[in-house]
Amino acid sequence: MSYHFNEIEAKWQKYWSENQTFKAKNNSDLPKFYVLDMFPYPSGAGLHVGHPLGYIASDIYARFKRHKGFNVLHPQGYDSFGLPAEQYAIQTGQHPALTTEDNIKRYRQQLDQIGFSFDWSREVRTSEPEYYKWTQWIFIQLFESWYDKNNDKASAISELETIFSTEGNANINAVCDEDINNFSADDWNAYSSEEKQEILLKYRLTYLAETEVNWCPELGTVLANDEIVNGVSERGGYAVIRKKMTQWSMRISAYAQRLLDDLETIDWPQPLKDSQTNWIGRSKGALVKFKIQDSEKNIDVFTTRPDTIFGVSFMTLAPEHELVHEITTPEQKDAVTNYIEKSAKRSERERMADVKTISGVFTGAYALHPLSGEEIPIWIGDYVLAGYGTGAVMSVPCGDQRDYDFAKHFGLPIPNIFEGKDISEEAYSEKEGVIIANSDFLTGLSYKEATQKAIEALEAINAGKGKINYRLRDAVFSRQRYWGEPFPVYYVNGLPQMIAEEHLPLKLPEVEKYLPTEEGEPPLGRATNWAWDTNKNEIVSNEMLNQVQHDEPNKDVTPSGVEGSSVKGIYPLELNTMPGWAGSSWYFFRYMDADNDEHFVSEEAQKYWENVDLYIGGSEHATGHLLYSRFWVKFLYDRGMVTVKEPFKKLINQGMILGMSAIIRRNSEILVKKTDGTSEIIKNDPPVFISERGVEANAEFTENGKRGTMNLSVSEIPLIKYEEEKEFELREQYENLQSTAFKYEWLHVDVSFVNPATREIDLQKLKNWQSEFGKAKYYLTSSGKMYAKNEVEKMSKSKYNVVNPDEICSQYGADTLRMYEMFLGPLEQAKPWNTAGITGVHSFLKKMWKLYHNDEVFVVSEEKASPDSMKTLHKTIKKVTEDIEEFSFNTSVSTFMICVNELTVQKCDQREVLEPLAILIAPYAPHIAEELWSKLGHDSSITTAEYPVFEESFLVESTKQYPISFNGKMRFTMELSLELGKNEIEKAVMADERTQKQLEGRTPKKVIVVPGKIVNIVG
RNA sequence: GCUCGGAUGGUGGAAUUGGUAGACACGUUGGACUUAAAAUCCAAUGAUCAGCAACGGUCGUGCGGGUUCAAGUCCCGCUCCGAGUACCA
Repeated sequence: MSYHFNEIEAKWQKYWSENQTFKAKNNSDLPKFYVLDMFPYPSGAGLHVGHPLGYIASDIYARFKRHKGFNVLHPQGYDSFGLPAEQYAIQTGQHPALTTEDNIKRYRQQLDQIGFSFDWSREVRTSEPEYYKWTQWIFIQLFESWYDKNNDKASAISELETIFSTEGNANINAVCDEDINNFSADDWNAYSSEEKQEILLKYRLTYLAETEVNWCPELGTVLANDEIVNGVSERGGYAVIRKKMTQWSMRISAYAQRLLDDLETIDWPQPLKDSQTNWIGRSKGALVKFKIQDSEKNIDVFTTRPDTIFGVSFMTLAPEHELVHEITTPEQKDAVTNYIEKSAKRSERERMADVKTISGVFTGAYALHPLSGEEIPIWIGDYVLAGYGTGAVMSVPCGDQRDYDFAKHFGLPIPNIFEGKDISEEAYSEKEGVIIANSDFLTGLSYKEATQKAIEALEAINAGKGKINYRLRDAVFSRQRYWGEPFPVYYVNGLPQMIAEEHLPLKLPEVEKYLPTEEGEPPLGRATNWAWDTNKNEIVSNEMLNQVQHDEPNKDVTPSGVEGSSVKGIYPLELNTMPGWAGSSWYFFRYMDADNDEHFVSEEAQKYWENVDLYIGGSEHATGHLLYSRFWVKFLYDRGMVTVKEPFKKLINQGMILGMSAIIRRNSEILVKKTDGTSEIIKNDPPVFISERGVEANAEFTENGKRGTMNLSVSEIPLIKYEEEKEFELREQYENLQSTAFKYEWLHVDVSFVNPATREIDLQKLKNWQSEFGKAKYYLTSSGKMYAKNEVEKMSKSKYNVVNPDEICSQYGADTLRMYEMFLGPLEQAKPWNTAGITGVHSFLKKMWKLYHNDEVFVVSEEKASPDSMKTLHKTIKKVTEDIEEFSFNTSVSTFMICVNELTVQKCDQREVLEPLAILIAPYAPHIAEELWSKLGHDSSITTAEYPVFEESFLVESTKQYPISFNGKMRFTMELSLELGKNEIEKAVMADERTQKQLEGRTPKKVIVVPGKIVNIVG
């Protein structure tokens, strides 16, 4: 009976599904274990071989834990809101929900065929109203909370109101907006309800605020940084300006320190912790207040070097700084306004890229040095970022290279305040080993002492204080998109009100197009039914908005607006939707209790499962999902909604599986410069494709394991040939042509057209493939061939390099795929996909199958196994168990191979060995293991079979092959009893004739004997 | 620039944490079976020198030093590659 993997795999997949083998119970006497994968975004391209890598690893672990007697929760779901479905909807008009549904079906089918042990009864989809109801609910909880710095936790906003009404805000120590004035209880009580709401909004953990965004007026939309090229929109080339827009934000900055501190409590890879640490970017320094001359106003700056305060020779503000207009003198007004306009036109990215150009302008105003009282000119410069610190710096040119460059450029003074340091060429920015000079009372002090003294001095005159600053900014939570969670928010007189919990979910409305409106509103602005009726508590038609008169609607609104709002009417709903990370920031709780429609997770279920014990996913989420999730969990913990402070106890990053893509060069534009100074762009239509070969004269390649070189003569360089011919042609056309410049671009083509060894393209297939390639002209090598460039990169539909697991499953089976993906190399490492070694893994499984069969018939003997076989088995148990616990799956696959090879040689057919072996391999190759298990006479699944226990006694050896080395070089081995002591070993070794031969009569200087390990003779 | 990670045969990768470098697999070569192919099995396979023979010699883990009886592994100084991040005051 040979190994019919297709039948076996289909049979057991059906069995698992029918028997709900992997359904987890929410109560059990067994200890719990929660294994989770980062849930996928169901893209149209389907699952490629890179996706399952992490899933296979976590599945092995989950199955291992079941054998070890744990109640395992191993769920899966879909992060189903997102941009690709929306883009597709814009192009085709198809509703994203339908596309998403189709994609999910395909994903599920692909996942099922790999044999994962997911508990599908707990599946979640972030785009389902039953799910996003709770995302909206959490949003409301954030809105209903503020951050109390005294207790260092989030608290209910109602508490804050109580405090305000009894003692004002004098004693409040909160993380909040900066522009809050002090008020007393009487003030508060006298405020109108609208004023109260405005104030409270500045304290809430999710709040509306003006945020600077990249706005494209022509397209009527906000653009992300990467959608802007050279200051214009990538699509259409329209101007992009930085603009302030009102957006929902999350006050994640309140949690900066806790997010940093608690990294120590979780078992995550160090690089990932490092990148979160850098992202949070804590820096210690001081806030210093500079008085503006002839003004009541101050400029606050943040500095990490208060010790250099006497080195300040000017100040620089970000162009967006709020005081700029106010302080600018009339003479400088034009220059300043000009500069601000110019810098507003530059995108943030452009500004960052262009670090070398120094620009700035003097405001005409002066500040007063808080300690010396000197006049300090105030400049603006775009090297100062509005978003970091206070958007203003005290410039110390001798100690900071940027300040130094700025000072040099504009001829500002560069006073030296460092003892014995040369600053004639560049700033001296080292902190250690400096002695401060020319600095009044700081002179002669070290960096450390001076820093402390300076802060004390500033605090004494109320001109500054020690401060810790974080790079982490509050997260913008609004997106001008359709396919996302609607905010449960309506507006009364411009102030946001929450829809009460019992009326959730607020379902996404239908729209006729998924584009922004002509007025520049987000797609939800197109919805005709998108107004909230507070009488009926339901969505009504927008038309109703105009029909209902609101008589002083703000008058009686309760501050929070959630419960008992007495203002009844029809109000507009929020038009933005939530970002992609909303739904993924809490989904791990939902799996614990996926069908609960009373709570986002029940208290019992959460207390039982706590949090995720093992989380596997890509490191690209280091500063996104993994940070936001931690933030939300901490918030939920503060408000008593969950009992854990962290979502994921242990995290493993699986490396990406890369694909080989083929790219070819084409020329579509030529810039023609003419002698009269004008120029013209010629469009090459159809474009011309130029073979890549010939750039290097000798190209190395590997073919069937053999290396070779390919020699190409210069005459074969098609690029030069093309340019020469084309230029000749153009000279005939243009009499006044001066020079030509060819613009090339690289295009991805289907990898299956390219011979991986020679990189030669099958030109006929290419031409038949897409109309563009059919119409194009080709410049081939002199041998008439077209070559592509190979590149190893991320698998993606647009690069035509996606390898689906489906073919592998049908050709070799899921068990082979699972083991092969593990065998490829260490889990964390990125590696290119290649199927070269897959036959090795497949024949291993066939070989293992044969161990249990004799001439096509299943045979196991009940006799006692040989000591050799028992030793092989127990060696394997030991190694595989250790490997799983260390997530070293590639080496455990090798161990299985060694084990089967040895047992085959031993002709082992005893149940005593073969039954435990089936359990050992079950996590890796569950289908074949189930089949063998049932043939071994078991009528239930192998899933919960007890994991074999390693027994040292089978491995005990009496002798060892000692390596005998001379001066550290191993010359031969000797079999010696392990019972021998040092001296006896030395005696035996010295007595051996081979030793004497090596020594050639010399007497060894020293003999090192490490019993059980090695003998080294030094001579 | 800064932070982190890496470099081992023709290839993917092992190496008990300082103790026989190259496990396991692919590929390649030779052989067996077969009319033939596929499949399967057996043997060889780091480079190099020598040779009738072998438990032969030399070199060998990116480069240069060092510590040690012993270094892929530890220390110092580089080179190259990859990832993240960046005018962060």
